[in-house]
Amino acid sequence: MKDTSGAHSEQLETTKHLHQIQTQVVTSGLEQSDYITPRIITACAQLKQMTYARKMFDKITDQNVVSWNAMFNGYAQNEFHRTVVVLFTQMKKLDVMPNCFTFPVVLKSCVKINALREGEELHCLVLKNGFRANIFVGTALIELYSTGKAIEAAYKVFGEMDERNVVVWTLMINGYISCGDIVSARCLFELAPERDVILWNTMVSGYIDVRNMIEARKLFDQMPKKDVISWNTMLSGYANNGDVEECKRLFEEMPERNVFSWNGLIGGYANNGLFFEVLDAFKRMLTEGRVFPNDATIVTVLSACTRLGALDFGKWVHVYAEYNGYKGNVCVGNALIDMYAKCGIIENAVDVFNSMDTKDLITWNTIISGLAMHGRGAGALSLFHEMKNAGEMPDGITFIGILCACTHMGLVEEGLSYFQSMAMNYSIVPQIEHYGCMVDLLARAGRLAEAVDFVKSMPIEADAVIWANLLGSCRVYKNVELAELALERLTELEPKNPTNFVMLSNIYGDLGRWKDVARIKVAMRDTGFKKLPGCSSIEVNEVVMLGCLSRELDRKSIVRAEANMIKLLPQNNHPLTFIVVIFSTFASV
DNA sequence: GGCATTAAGG
Repeated sequence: MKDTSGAHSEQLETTKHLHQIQTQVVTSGLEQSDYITPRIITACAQLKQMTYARKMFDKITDQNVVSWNAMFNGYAQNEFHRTVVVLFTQMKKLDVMPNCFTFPVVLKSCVKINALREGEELHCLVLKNGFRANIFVGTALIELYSTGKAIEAAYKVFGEMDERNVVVWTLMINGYISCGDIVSARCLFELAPERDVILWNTMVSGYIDVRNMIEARKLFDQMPKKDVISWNTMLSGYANNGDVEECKRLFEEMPERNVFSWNGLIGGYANNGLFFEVLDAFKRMLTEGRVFPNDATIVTVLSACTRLGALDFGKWVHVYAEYNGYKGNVCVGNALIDMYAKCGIIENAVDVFNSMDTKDLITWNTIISGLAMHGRGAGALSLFHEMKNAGEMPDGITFIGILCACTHMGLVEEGLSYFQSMAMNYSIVPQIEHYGCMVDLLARAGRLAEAVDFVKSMPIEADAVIWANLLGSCRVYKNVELAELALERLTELEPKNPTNFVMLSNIYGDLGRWKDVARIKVAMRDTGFKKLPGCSSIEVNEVVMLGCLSRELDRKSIVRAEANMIKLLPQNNHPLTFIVVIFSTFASV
């Protein structure tokens, strides 16, 4: 908070200075100066004052190419890439000749907005105006074609270049990597006349992308010189390929660590479900105090809190984040909304949502599904309309939240109509998840026969999740015939999952059909797989507890829960620390 | 000018 407002007043100060300079420029008659104007535009851009820059620019009667370039650069710096491309069209209309600085920046903006066609037009202009030999222009063209999946065109530009430096080689190799063609990438890598550390890192990262950790490691070990990015690339490579041990080892081994190293380790734990370790590593980071967390760290830690139900820790991170100026960060805000919603404090989630100045699609999706999950369907639906008024286009995930809201409120007809509007009004093709929501909507409202009809009419084959949910509703509404049908499908789809048998067995049990219960137990034994007790954790009085969703309590779970609690709160002497909460079978469903 | 981390769903 402090930092943000500090930066804000600083900016006001600078803007004031800019106005003073501007006044002087006007009074001294230098307004039309080819030398001064581009410099002022650049200054505005750095202050994120592009509207002001535009005003200045529009006042000039005869803009030269340098001023145009300053405008392109300014818009590009402030991420207004679409504007760059549009502005370039205007420049062409005015017959101003682009120079060698114009093409790279405009081409880069084309890359950013995926405007391959506009980029191709620029390529024609490059050839017409004789900038083909310029290495910066060539570089930008290679980038354009390799990100636009036109790798042959990129290679053509590469092949026709008079001189190629290591940057050009890197981009070309990276182009092959992003097309998934690691073999061609490697061939070029071997042919490159010069290999610096960035090129090596690119190649290592390419192997990691295709999950070839062996080859990545071989190259990593061969590198003549490693920088912190080389270590971080390898480290997060292991983390994302499930090898947490190796990731940890590299982390301890590396000569120098920055925030990416910590985020790699923390993210590695998070991706592999080791959420307690996420919190541990974060604490260690703060204790060591050499490297400060950034927004990515905060987001990952918050999502670990979410998964653990560690509300108090999450609250602490919230305070930490605000105190350190992450308040304006959209990702942090989104992670906070999700954390509060999933940890049961929907009011706090709503507060965070309302306090956010900038919201994105994920912000809306998170709060909508948060409200829906809390049974506040009406709130979810009204935010959906607010979202559209704010100009945010819903996507498939928005509709999952919406359909979930309808399900919780029993609004079957509304749900059906939202489902239809997806494709009709938003051109979103429903995915299996959406069909799943619809089956749920009907089934939970007790309209089981319609739910089954819906499954039969779906253009996609129903998956195990759909049948399992249907089976769940069959228990609620005591519909044995449909339950048997659902189990039949489920055993085809996932014959090894004992949970499904347990569900049907429970249904028989509810109806007192003990012979059938016994039959199912035998069938289940025949699969050879035993159902593990489901576990979840919840934080009570600053203690994260592990709850078992099963009446059977296995010793391993208790030991694991205790170990995790000690790790999480080593200084905690609270008597509740060692209590394991056992929910009865369906207490939390 | 080229290489690394983050948030949402049945």
